[in-house]
Amino acid sequence: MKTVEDLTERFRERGLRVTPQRQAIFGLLHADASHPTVETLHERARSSMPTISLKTVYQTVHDLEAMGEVELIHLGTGSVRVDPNVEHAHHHLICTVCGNVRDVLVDVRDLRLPARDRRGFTVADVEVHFRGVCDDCAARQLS
Amino acid sequence: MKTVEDLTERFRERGLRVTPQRQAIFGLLHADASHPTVETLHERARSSMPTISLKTVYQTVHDLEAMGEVELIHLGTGSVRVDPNVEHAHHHLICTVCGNVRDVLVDVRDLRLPARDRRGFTVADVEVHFRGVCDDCAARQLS
DNA sequence: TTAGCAGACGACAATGATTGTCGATAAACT
DNA sequence: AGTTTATCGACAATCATTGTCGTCTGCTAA
Ligand SMILES: [Mn+2]
Ligand SMILES: [Mn+2]
Ligand SMILES: [Zn+2]
Ligand SMILES: [Zn+2]
Repeated sequence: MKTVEDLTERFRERGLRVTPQRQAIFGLLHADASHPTVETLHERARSSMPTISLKTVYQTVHDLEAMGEVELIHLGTGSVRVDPNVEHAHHHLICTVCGNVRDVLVDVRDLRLPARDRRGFTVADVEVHFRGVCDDCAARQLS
Repeated sequence: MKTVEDLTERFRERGLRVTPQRQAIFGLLHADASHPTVETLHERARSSMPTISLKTVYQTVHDLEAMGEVELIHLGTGSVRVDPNVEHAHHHLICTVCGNVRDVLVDVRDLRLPARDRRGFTVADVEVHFRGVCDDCAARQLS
């Protein structure tokens, strides 16, 4: 993900205003690999900016998504995850117990549908979800 | 998916009662490839049974899921889809405009993560979502 | 520098999907 | 037929997300 300065620039180019709230979110997302929910981002933002509203966080991540600077992904964990890693095509490993998400770099270029399977459709992209249980959760389940 | 008669039998074995509402749902799901939402199933059920409640449909699909007779899948379309095809491992092609879902039979047995990518995790299964636009929606977008 | 405005802010209410509650009812077993 | 007990369906509650709206504030042009 781009730096706070680069995103500030891009927002201005688009005619969007740059506010302290937005910059706080830019900073939280830069180089974050945790795939946070919007709610989680909001909690983190509040630790340095107690009055920022959840609505503002939603608005900003949607603006970032419209500009292609983040992806909002649905992994079946109940709420959307914010993924700032848009530079490298990748997939996800999801813990079905705690919801933690990790990037996997599996190359699925050859995962293309045979023509007969995609007739009637124009396929735009492929998403692979590996589901399992992380070691922490596996250990915790021995109780 | 099993027949209405087989499911009736399986429900009784489990100590679950078989009601006309449940049998109506069994009938709707048998050999249905449309991946309906619970709401859609409810609408269809109401055409022959006007008083059936949405709650009852949720309850029944959850019972079916617990018995392994259907899968409830999250495809990022806003609501859960009911998939009665549990006999054959398969994946999905999703129209991002209208939400229609189609089965694809791509064999991804060889889509295994290299050890370094799955350290710290026990991977249980893999789900592949092909996203695109169906021909109907593509045609409609020329307006 | 300042004025003016488009756009963002945050409080709050609304939505849509799903789940919980509970008295009335009906299936299954005797 | 009577008893037990799970299901039914009306209604309210919950959770994630979005809409409304009056106030406030970056940004820009004078
Ligand atoms: Mn990612
Ligand atoms: Mn399917
Ligand atoms: Zn975990
Ligand atoms: Zn479509």
